[in-house]
Parts: sequence; structure tokens; C-alpha cells
Amino acid sequence: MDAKRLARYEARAQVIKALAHPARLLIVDELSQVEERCVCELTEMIGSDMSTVSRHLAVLKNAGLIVDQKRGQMVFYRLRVKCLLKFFECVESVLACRARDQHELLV
Amino acid sequence: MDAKRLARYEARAQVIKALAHPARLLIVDELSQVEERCVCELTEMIGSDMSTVSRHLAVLKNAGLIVDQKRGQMVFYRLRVKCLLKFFECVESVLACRARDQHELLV
DNA sequence: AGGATATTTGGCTAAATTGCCAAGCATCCG
DNA sequence: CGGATGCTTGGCAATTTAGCCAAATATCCT
Repeated sequence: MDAKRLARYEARAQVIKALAHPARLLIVDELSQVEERCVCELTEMIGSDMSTVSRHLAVLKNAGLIVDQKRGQMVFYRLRVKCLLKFFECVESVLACRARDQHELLV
Repeated sequence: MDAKRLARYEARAQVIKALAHPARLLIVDELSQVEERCVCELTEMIGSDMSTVSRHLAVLKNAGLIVDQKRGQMVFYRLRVKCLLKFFECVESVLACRARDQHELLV
């Protein structure tokens, strides 16, 4: 694999890796529906320590998927790209396909 | 996060995690162009040990993204879902967005 | 049978990821 | 000022992931 091609796949992998966690998927899913959420709201929804959620948000931000905005003592996050729904449609079709095959095995 | 929602995000995360590696992205990219490839061809393209590539292929297969078919002593892999191109379009738009922002910082 | 080729798997080590607690920082309120 | 609130960061332990070599398996060829 030549250096240029490798660099491109590494850049893609970084973005995809940022999405590869249940809590971060919840965050992205939520932000695709409500414009913005503060850390405390997301922490409530996810149900783990706020420090953990803060780190998840940092991963998503670092990957360029979300942006933050501080207002008062709260920090609000929102999506930076809108195409993630198509993304998830594809993931769901993989899951549906897999479920169908497993069902056929049982018959 | 209730159990059902968690289960769904975990299933999604497993699929996405399978894609979150440069070598596996190369494999998927290649298979979106050429119908099928044997392990030896992919090993040649990636440039690491065949055992490593075989493990990457197992990850993708386990996630339901590719299927294998043995013919003679060779094993051929092909994509099981066709929607991955849309997937990558989205990733690319994230990267483009990020690049634009970084460029603006320099100006 | 016996050697060559293609692939997978076991075993190991190094590195990355995750999640919690505690501590730090900034902002608000009394 | 001083305490409370919202969030981030340092530090640590547990788990997962990645990649290599060597060994095992399967198929092909002679």
C-alpha cells in the first residue's frame, strides 16, 4: 500500500473509529434529531459518569463530527455534518441482512 | 440507556468497528470495485503478513460485511452489501469539512 | 505418499481503548 | 468572597486490538 493511499485510509479510519462505540452512536443519533444537547443531558441519557461522556464527546469532536459551544457554565454540542443518517441506513441494512441469514439457518 | 436501545447501538457499533481500520477499508474499497479477491491478492495489496490479513478478513466476515467462498486451495472474498459507497461518501464529506476548517484557520 | 501452495489459528507482546475516581477550571449565585 | 454547578483532565487498572512468527489444516501436483 503506497503512502498516499495509506494516508487516505487512515484518515477515513479515524472518522469511522470515532463512531464505533455505543455511547457515541447514541450521541450522534440524538444530535441528528434535536439540533443540540449539553453534556449533562447526554450524560443522563447514556447513564455513565460525566467524565466518560466528556471523553466520548472529545473523540467525536476531534474526528470533526461535532462542534461545541460554551454558553454560561454549560457546553452544547451539535452535529457538524448532516449525512450520518445515510450512514446508519447502510449499517442497518448490514444488520438486517445478517439477521435474515441467521434466520435461514434456523429453518 | 435502556437495554433495547443499548443492544441496537452495540450491534451498530460492531459493524462500524469492523470498518475502523485502514487495512480493512482497503479491502472493502477494493471489493467494491472488483467483485472478488483471494487472500493472496489482498495480502499483496496491503503489504503485511498473510496471517494478519486473514484476521482482518475474519473481522469483516464476522460483522457480516463480506462472504467467503473456497475454490481449490484459494479463498475468495466478496462484499455482501452494496451500500458502502454511500457510507464512504459521508466519511469523505467529514474529511473535506475538516480540511476546509483547518484551511480557514491558516488564512 | 510426499512436497508445495493457500489459508487459518495459537501464542505472544506491544499498543490502544474504556471507564472510573479524584482533582482542576470556569462560571454562576448568594 | 465562597460555595455550588457544569465540564474537562490526570491518573490508573482492566480489557481489547494489532501484528508477527510458528504451527496446523487443506488442497494441489508429481
